[in-house]
Amino acid sequence: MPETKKTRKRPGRQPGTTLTREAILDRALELVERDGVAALSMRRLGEELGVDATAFYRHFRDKDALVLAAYDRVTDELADLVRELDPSLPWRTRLERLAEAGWALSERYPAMYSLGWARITGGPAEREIVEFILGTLASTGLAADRAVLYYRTFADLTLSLSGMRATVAALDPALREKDANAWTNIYAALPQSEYPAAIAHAAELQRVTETEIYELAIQALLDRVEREIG
Amino acid sequence: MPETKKTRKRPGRQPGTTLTREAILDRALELVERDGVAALSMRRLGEELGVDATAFYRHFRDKDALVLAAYDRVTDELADLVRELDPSLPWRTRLERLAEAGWALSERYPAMYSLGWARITGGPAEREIVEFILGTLASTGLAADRAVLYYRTFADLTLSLSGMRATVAALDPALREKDANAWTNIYAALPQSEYPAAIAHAAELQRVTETEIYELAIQALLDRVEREIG
DNA sequence: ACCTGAACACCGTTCAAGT
DNA sequence: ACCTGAACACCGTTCAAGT
Repeated sequence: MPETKKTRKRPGRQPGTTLTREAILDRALELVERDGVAALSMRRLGEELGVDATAFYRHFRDKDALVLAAYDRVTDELADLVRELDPSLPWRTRLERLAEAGWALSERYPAMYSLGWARITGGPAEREIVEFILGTLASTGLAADRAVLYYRTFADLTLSLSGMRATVAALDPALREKDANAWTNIYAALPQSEYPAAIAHAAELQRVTETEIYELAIQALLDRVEREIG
Repeated sequence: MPETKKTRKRPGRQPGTTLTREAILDRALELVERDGVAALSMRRLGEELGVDATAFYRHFRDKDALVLAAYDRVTDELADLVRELDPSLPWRTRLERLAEAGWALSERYPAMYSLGWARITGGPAEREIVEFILGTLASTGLAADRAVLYYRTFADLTLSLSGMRATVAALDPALREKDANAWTNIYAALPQSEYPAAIAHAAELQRVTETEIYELAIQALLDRVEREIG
């Protein structure tokens, strides 16, 4: 029986496909911000780059390593700011600028930020930012234990508040709406007698912005540092 | 041809399986804290309760609704504390107690907390806590817009810092180790000339605890409220 | 050295079929 | 009214087979 010439399986490397780490990370970042966290799958990323989903395992140990590397790329932008900051600025101004830039970053890359903010990449960008904050606080004359405590509090505060914002922003549209409605429904259907404070402040509650909250928290912390320096 | 009596498919409700909302949530909470966030799948939960994975769709719209309901159950414990708090305590003490209890909750249910902290459930427990914080701040004589701003900042701060801790605690053991090693490697392999501040504070950095950080952030905010009250 | 594609062990969810 | 089980459209990851 003559072998009918069916289209044979031909696994193997195709010509013209040269994957680089940089190209993968660029596309991953673009994909996740465009189509959301759930869209960042190996198969979708493979379609995007014209390769099989399993090709990435030659460049990253697993998906987590890929995501962390992409997040580190985002953090690079913060490290750039740190490098360019005028060293003659007062310590408080320097930290305020950093906090502001971190917030802006979480607004520019909500999806990626929501995936990485609670993780430690150990990358060079991260190290530079640690050195900057610690160096700035130490320059005020703060004792080592206090400088370290304020550094960690500043870092955790900025990361977690930006992270919260990014996480909410990166939620599936359907879930975001669900949560938004929950707020509206709370203040619409509240029994007056049981929730007097919530009712009395309903109008003001609608006006508060996330940015105000972030700034207040940072200022409260920096005030405390300033008072301790004396 | 006589039909051989093979074991026939017999879909349908089995006797003795009566699923309740409460039983589902109890088991979901137990499962997720015991085996981790990744273990909370409809199929695993089905095995746990001796029912098919699809049975839950008669009780919850989708998995997100199930998770949110389980998270609301955790929040109930905070509402209990709020209800039992002595109303004659100073406003600052009341808020400190709440902050402390929220932190403890994120330690007791890290997995569930990590799934819910950034979400708004709109449940009764949540409403009670909102009313408590807002009422406490308003009782200090703060203007409505300031009371609301401080309420939101207090809520976001406690939620996001506890959420960060819970998220890290609920990370896959393999990832947690990876991140922990990242820290160690940073301070072990740092070139002395480029990272003087990090090197100088390496010993102190190992000593800071998450709880200290949380308390400092809360105190900084409450100090600011106190100064504004005058 | 690097990529393919089948395969494995999973997911959430829908829906007709049962009791 | 409520549950089952097949089915669908997905996942991350491994590994032998290709170039």
